[in-house]
Amino acid sequence: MPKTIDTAARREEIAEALWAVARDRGVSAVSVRSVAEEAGVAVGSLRHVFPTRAELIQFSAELMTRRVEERIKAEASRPGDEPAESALRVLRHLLPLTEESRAEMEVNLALFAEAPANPGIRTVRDAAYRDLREVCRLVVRRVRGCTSAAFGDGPGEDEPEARRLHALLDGLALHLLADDGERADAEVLRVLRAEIEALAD
Amino acid sequence: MPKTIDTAARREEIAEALWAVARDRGVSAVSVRSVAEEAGVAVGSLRHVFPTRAELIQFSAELMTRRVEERIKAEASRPGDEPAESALRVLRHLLPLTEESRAEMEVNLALFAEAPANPGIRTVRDAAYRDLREVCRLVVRRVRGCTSAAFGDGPGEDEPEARRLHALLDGLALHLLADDGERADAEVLRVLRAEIEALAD
DNA sequence: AGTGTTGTGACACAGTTGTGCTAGAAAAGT
DNA sequence: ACTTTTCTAGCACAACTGTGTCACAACACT
Repeated sequence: MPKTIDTAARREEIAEALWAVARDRGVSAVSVRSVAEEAGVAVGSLRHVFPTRAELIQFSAELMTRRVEERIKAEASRPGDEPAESALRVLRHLLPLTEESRAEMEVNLALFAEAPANPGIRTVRDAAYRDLREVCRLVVRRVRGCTSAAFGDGPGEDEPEARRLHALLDGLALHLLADDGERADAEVLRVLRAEIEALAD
Repeated sequence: MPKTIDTAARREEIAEALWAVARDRGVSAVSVRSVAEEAGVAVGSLRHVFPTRAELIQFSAELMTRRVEERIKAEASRPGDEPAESALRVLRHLLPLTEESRAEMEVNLALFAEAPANPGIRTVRDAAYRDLREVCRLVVRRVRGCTSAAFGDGPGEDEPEARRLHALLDGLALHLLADDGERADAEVLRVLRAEIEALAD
């Protein structure tokens, strides 16, 4: 048997190269060639792992949401101190507050925007949407003391609050992209903190 | 003097063609040629009015925000009945609830996402951001009874509430793009109504 | 009717795009 | 050492991109 590379790892490297291209030169600059160059591989090698452009794009989008999800899950499963504080710590990870997560968010938005035209992206987006809503549900229940329906993951009676938190979160994230600077960061965090405190009644 | 066409009108027609292309085939399908064909004019004619692609894109973005702004202004200047009801009526116009405004929002988002790479779009986006924030400020003051600082348009003490309303609004709009259907529409409106009522204390 | 400006449409050109194809390099098995 | 399969790297092609150029049609004026 011949030489074998770690296909999964290679795919992730290339996906990260795609993010870099999208971040630095805009989504419209994402092409098989530009991504391959950024990743430091030949186009042929890239196409060995992603036979077609659509697969490349879709995988990159999937990986992005998966990374965010892992980050959230890791933070959420930490030993819970005060619920409100813990909630804020979790939700912070969904805001573009660092240079890295800012770039991430920009790519995320760009892919999101491309969804109407790309069915593959669309399913990724929809899954991410549902997952984030679920995170919001959990946070809402946790903050509200909430022994209610302890593990019914379905859309319980906290649904309006979850929807609201979800929307607020995405809205704040969006605004941090347009309105950068430390002042905006601080104000956004204040709004988020207030929302969580209001949730606890 | 030779034949003269209504340049302004022609530009708007072409911009609308751009929206249609972006909506139906995605932003990546927007090219001088595709837009010209959609508008039913020759590339040369298009380029007579938009010498370069960048100008075409930028104008289309500007026109979009201008249209929304006009719609809002028209609604806001209607004789004010109950403040809360009036506020809801105004803010509805910022949500993609109709097929038309949904397409509008999709294009808006796509252009928004392209901003990091395109300085021209960026200034349009920033202006739209500021304007919408101002609308939110006015709504907040109006709903809160609010004789306070009657015409200070600066960021008064209601700033956190305005920022929050603004974020919530954009978040809800974003979600309506991913989560269509009448149920989502109704729930989003409920969340918005609740926010306005909470604002009035 | 003539004239000069404005709008139109076509062509060309250099660059980029995605993808098909193929020849060779690399390495794990015998 | 040989074979076999994976991987790499490049070429080629047709389609598309933005833009420069230019001849011509259309029309408002004198």
